[in-house]
Amino acid sequence: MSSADPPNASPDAVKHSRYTFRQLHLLRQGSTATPLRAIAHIDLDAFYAQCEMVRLGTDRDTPLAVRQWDSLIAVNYAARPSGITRMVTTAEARKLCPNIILQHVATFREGEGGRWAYRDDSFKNIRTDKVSLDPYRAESRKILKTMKEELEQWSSEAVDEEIQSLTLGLSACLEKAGIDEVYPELRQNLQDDNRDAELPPPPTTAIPWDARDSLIELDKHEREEDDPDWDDVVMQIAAEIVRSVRTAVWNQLHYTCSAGVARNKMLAKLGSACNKPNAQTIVRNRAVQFFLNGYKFTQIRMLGGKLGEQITSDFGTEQVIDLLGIPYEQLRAKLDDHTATWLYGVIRGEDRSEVNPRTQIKSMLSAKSFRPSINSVEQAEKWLHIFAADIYGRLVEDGVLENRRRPRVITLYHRVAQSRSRQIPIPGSSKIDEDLLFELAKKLLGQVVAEGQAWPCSNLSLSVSSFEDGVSKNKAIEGFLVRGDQAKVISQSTRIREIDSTSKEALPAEKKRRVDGGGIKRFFTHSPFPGDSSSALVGNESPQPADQDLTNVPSGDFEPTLSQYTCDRCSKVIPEDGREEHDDWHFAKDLELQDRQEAISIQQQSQQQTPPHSARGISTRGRGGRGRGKPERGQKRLFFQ
DNA sequence: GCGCCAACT
DNA sequence: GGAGTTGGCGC
Repeated sequence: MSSADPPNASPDAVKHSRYTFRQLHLLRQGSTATPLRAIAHIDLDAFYAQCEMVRLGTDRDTPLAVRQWDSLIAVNYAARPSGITRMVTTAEARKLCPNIILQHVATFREGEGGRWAYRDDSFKNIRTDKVSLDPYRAESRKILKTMKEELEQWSSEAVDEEIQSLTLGLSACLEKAGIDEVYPELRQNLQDDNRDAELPPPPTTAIPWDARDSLIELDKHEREEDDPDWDDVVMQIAAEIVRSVRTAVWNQLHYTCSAGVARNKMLAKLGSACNKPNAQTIVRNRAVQFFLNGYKFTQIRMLGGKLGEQITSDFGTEQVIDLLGIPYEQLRAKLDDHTATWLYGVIRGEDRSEVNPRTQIKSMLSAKSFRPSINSVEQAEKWLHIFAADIYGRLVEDGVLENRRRPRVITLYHRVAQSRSRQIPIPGSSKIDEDLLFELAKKLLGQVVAEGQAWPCSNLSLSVSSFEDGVSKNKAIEGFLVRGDQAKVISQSTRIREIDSTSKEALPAEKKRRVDGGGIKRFFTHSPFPGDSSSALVGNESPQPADQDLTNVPSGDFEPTLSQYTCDRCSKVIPEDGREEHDDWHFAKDLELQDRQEAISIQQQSQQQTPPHSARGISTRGRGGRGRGKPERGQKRLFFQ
């Protein structure tokens, strides 16, 4: 908490914010360019270790590490004071901490198909077992779901996510979370000529930071006593949202995580690592340079590898602060233009990279390294069976059975001296199953062997990639086409994702708000402003006219309730109050697919006489459409209940 | 299409 | 540091 009582509240009433209406407007649009943007990076603490703690029901202060053969791949925070790190062997770990739990990862075993299991003897079976990370993927999905649900309490915007570390795009979310409801002075309708006017100062002289947040100290020439500006307000709201997400993950699933909140991804990421475990760190804009000065630039994203090494040798330092003294021209003398420009900005806290709004996996790989190497096709094919089973299982989770998604390419990697890879298309007409994957892998192996020098092989892996979306049932397209007017508009747009988010604008305003008594509201007494949130700050520069029309998508009979339902199209469990937007998502997807299928069928008809939907699509073959938690991969059910 | 790099546990 | 994954970029 900064000191509460400001010297003189406001003798100087003409003071302005450093920010303009335009910049606030950019925030609303999710622009990466506005200094009012806030990004959070949420990172699970020693994730694999926590998964095992939850699964085994051990408590916070029982030392535990996750073992893979004779090494450790994750060490929980209770074990770290003993000096245990990931670089320690299991024997050393036991010596350092006799009571540590060393839990081996789950494995697949030769001859047991695609079923992984936790086994007491897996560490002795490096020759026949293959590591499975499925349990962690499953936990990861649960956590992501919890985070999303919590964020939906704050906003109707889509959540952007990564897998184990989660970057949340909060800019639009923040705005929706109430900034222009709590601060009506920002709701002024603007003409073109005053978008560059300064904002009024925020109606406060101290930000109500949560005492549990770690605030990075301000830059040298900044003072805590100075009045805050809108960027500080935005950060505080972001911090509050992040805290609620972290709390939800803890309450519902018992995972702790750490978070960084800052104006961009790079700073948020660095911030999230500052106070681990289980804490959040705020890097205010006025604290950025002080924050970065203490770092080696090799800790900044993209500089951890060869590029960082090269820069270190070019300039004889690893310190950000030393690099700050080097003029741009000298950076450019050693680095290519793009890199020099990026580096110059990044050490000054500038990073405009976007949060990628993506959740779907792009490839799946199953791999094994051999020590000792293997020397025959027979040996290799045993592993191909395991790889095929592993990948197939994951494809099922991803919705191949329901034709939700399917990969188009399969690749075999093979290493003797150097690594090589061979890939072939997965025939679009075929049903993907374990056998097909195995047969394709075998064919690829055949190619590799035919080229010679295939043995001794030290590494083999199989992956599928180039996923495409499919449909599960037919009903949707016609059903949704009743909304014919919108259909015309949408089908002309090529960017489905924009449709996805803008269509949500039509949701009722009540849903977007959650201003509880304790948070922002306690400080500012203006009452919320229900209703037309869409008109407030939207200027004249809307870039996608087609999208604007989508705000007319009818919102139908929206019923606020806390219950959930299972989408009959994709089997996802959706909170009831997210039904509308979920349906809209399918609607947009269907149109996209329809367009594509039309294109394909036209193409096909002109080439040969193949009926458009003959081969694949639409079938719900298999276990009567039960999407998840199928008994044959049922071990999952036993753990993590 | 393939190789390479970076990141993470 | 090794093993197992994922994603992105460049040619």
